[in-house]
Amino acid sequence: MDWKTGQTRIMIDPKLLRQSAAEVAINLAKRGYVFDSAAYQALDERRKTLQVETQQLQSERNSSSKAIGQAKAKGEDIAPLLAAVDDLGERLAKNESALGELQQEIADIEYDLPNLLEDSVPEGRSEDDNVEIRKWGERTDFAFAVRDHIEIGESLGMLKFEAASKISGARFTVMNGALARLQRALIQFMLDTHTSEHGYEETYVPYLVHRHALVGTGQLPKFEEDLFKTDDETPFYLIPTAEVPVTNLARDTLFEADQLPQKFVAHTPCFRSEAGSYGQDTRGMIRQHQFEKVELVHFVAAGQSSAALEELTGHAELILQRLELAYRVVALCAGDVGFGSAKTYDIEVWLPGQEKYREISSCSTYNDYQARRMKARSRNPETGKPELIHTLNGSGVAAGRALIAVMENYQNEDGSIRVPKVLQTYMGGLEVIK
RNA sequence: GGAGAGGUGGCAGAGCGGUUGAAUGCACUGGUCUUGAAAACCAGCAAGGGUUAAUAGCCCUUCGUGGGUUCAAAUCCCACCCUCUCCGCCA
Repeated sequence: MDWKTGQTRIMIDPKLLRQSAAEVAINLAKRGYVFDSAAYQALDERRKTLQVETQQLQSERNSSSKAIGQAKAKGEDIAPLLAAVDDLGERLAKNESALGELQQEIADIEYDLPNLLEDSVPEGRSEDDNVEIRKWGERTDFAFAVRDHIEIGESLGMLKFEAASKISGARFTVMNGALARLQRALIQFMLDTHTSEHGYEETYVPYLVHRHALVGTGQLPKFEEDLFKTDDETPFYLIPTAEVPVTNLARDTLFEADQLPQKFVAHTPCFRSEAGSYGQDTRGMIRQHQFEKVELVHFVAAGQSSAALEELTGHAELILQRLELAYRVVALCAGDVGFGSAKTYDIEVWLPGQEKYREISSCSTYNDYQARRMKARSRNPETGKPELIHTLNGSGVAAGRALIAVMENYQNEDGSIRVPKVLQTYMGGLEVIK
């Protein structure tokens, strides 16, 4: 917290933290996060004392200065007044810097706090404890030996990992011809569906962002190692998801009540360093440094976010339904919910090549966590006072993984791929890729 | 890349060392007037923090961000970020 402005950059309501530190600790413990509420409160007590003292000195300085100004205006001798404030500045500076240090100490703790979980988040420590909410569609049944997307793509000559590694090393892909077009078709289909049927506004955003944008959405300061950045003096970061630029559209904004909700959809590439995921999904297109994604973002008034999360998740699901891909929706358990999220649904699509459901979308409500960091507010029509908005986002859906799902689920015995009905118009009427 | 101008309340826009947290206009809220509405007129109207039972008072902080000068900074100095104009280069 910045003591001068009182502005906090943490994600949990600072008042709640001070008044109900123990309750906060209980909530965070569900994630497996240990928050020493007693130590925090002790620090905060010291802060209060010091702050009152400092403000008292500031008040003295202000009234003295005012008196000097008035005396000067009347042409009186100000020398005795100046003498009276002689050491005030020094005492004040001392107090201010002590308070600043203490505030920094508190801020370091606050920065490290993940968001509060909603009550409906299931308990659990790892992804094994996630709870399946619903399933849709039949897993594809094959009368022949199933191939994974790598085999299918390489034998078609349209998916080239070696070519990519010559240029950029591991975790990149080169695609050609109908397969490259199929990914574009998926993206177009998703954008069209969300804009024309779900009321989203299509948005084009920068792929390079400044640091503060990432602090706003919560990737920073904690997850620096997951991101690519330039080595400029003021570096640009490559976006790990469109969530970052799109959500930051609400930064420093005070919405009028009738301007909400707002829904945006954007297609962007996403760049992730995938540090710490060595050995995971090293083959194929599942986990890349660069992938395409269509992202959905909602800005809603406080109190509307639970309904919005269900709505947003449904929008992502419809894409898979139209593509006739089997999937399931799981509620992430407390230990698996992301740092800034209050509640998350993952949508997992059936991949025959892996004989597994794999994540293709992650839909989260952040409640006021991101809004607090971004200073995104709306005017409460009843009180006339600004209050933090709620932000949500979800993939609708990840295009690279959707491409894998189509390749594997729509494969034929001869190695060709049928084009899903809803994509054929985007493929110039093509029905089979061979 | 070079040269200049600028960043002030929800918005527009004054102020350029001292009763300025900030003129004015728009928007918004309440009132007068009106059958109702509009117009006109009157009044109110920034945010965050501390203290507190309090959304009452009182106090602190905030004029892009961070430093500095000063008894005193929106106003002066430095750095950075951002915006605009012109020149160069370029898809």
